Amino acid sequence: MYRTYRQTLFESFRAVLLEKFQVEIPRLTVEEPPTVEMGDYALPIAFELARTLRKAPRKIADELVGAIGSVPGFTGFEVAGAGYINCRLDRNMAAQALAAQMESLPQALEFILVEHTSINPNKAAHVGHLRNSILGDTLVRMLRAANYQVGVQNYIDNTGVQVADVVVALVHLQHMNLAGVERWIGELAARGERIDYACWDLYARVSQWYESDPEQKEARKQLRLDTLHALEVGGNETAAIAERVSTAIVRRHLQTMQRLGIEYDFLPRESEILHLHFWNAAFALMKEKGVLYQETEGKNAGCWVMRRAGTEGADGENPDEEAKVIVRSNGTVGYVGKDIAYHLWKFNKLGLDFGYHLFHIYPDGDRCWISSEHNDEPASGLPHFGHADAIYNVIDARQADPQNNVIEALRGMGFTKEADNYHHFSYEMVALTPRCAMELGYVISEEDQGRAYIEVSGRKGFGVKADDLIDKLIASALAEVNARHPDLSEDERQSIASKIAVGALRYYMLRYTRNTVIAFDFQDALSFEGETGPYAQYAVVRAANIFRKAGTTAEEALRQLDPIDAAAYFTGEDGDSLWELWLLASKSVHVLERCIQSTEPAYLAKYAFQLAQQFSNFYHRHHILTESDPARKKVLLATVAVAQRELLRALNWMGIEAPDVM
RNA sequence: GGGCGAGUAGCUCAAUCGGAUAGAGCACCGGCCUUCUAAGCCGGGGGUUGUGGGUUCAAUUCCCGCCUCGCCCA
Repeated sequence: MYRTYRQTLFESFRAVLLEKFQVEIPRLTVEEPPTVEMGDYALPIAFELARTLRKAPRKIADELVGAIGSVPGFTGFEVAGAGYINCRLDRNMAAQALAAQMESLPQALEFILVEHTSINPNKAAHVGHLRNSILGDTLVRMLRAANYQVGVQNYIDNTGVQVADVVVALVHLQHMNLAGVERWIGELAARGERIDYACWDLYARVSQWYESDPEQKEARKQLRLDTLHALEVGGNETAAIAERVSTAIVRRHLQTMQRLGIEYDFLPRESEILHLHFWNAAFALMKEKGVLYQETEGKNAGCWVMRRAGTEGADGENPDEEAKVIVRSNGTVGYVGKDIAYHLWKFNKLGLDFGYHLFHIYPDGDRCWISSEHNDEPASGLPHFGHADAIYNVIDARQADPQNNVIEALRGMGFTKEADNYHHFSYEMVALTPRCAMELGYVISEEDQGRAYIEVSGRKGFGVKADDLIDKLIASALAEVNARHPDLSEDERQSIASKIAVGALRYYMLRYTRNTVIAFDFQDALSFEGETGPYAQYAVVRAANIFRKAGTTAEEALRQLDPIDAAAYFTGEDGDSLWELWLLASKSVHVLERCIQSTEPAYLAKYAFQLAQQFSNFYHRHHILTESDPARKKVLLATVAVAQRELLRALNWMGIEAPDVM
């Protein structure tokens, strides 16, 4: 309701400003008064107009308040401080409206592609990947809640150097051929071991092996390049090994993410981008549009290059030494070139499509497709993803440069709208505190011990694996659940512990704003108290307990408010505090909209916490079941219902479920 | 060398397009379990927002210089 009344304010004040001062405002700055007694919205508009109108803010505010008349839903407007206009809602009317229906956003028409996770399929997922996936999945949930059509992609770099490294380890350190790899995978499965964990160690070993013998160093690097080349070309045993191993690891990543409620619609792979010749089409298009040219002199002679964003470019005499090399002089295409082709596909500008193969069906029936050189039988209902109106790429801040290169390439080709709707959803990395690293048994140098955090490194095998962390969270939650609810069945306790673990982890990853480096520490991540997911879940459970003991439901409690004039219960000091909870509960959709506009899910996390906190305060302040005034009891029960409903919505947008008991 | 980000309470973080008394959590101190679950609530201490200037009714927020740290690029 908060958002709806905010629009009403905007319309009313826009009309008055136009009529009285002949001023057109594009938007209305809306703030919150310091306390709820002072009002529900605060407008600093008089300050903003003071200069142009050459009048004291206080005087402008007085005139506006005098002219505004009555606004539906509002009981009054007051000038406060040096010129704020404080606006009061009709509390009973707003509460009735909130009880009667959930606020929602208007239907959107755009199709949005969100890409997240995109872990190299050569090792287990770690905490850094968790931040990516949780941010991405939350964005998806928020966009869907805002009525957008959303496709979720997880890009698989299955022909890259990281996969090549694991293949080198298997073939040259473990001396396996394809049959040997098949056997090895079977043995791992039989022992119940995770292949992504096994490859985590292999990857660290081979990275060390490249460097370990100075005499062999060149030969080993060459081996690595040859392996990479074999993967890119395909149709050989080396590529078959890579395909077998990387696909098994992708399945593991899907399982890990499914534990957190994260699903994908499509897994586009680099191998198809190569084999379906996306680059050739992009190359032709880029030459045609004039963003690529072949350098004839200087250090980049013979390369196909593109002007780098923010630079002058070639001046006609000297070569543009700052230009980005897209095709090297030996004819090989760099990462950015392939990425440009891929993004032309996303916006339906390439004229080519992937083949689609059904890869996985989730328990809820949702389908996950993977790219293929050939389509499945059309009877299975083939999807189509490459027609985005807007895209969000959830990629860490270190990749800002290459992302901007792709955006500028699109812009340079005249795809201005597409470039504008290309969002690099950037976030800072997850690092480990030195204490955490030492707890894990890593040797940390004196110098590193003095740092606030240490960057994780897959190459060094340095990091916290996602499944280990989830296991640890579940174990910790389960110990607590066992102590509190020994009467429940094993399955029930396990299910509760799992929800608490997911709540704790997802909240932890969302509570930091995107450009904050998270210094990961088990103590913080395993906390279930204070500003955490379980704190918010606990508030939901307490609300549920009240309805259970009262012998009613949240829905019924909301219906029971209708015949009551609640105005009397919203007056005085007690009434203010009650109203404050209603007001906060009414802001969920406004917060959702703000999160999407600013691509910042942390606001939602903060909101859910504040709502839970205010509910907990209310819970201690009012004992509902023993309330003797029947009308007041109904108002209190409706308060619980609204707070619980909006808290559940906010948690749901973050992918956090509340257990029935905890 | 260039680009991006950061510096706020003992610690970890917030602070909407520049707005009223800079807020939370953790930690610490003191209260509250015979009540709808204490994974909770109430109260307390704790700040020259890295630093020096500038812009204005108003600066943690915008501009310039400097210091420190991180990341990316050559």
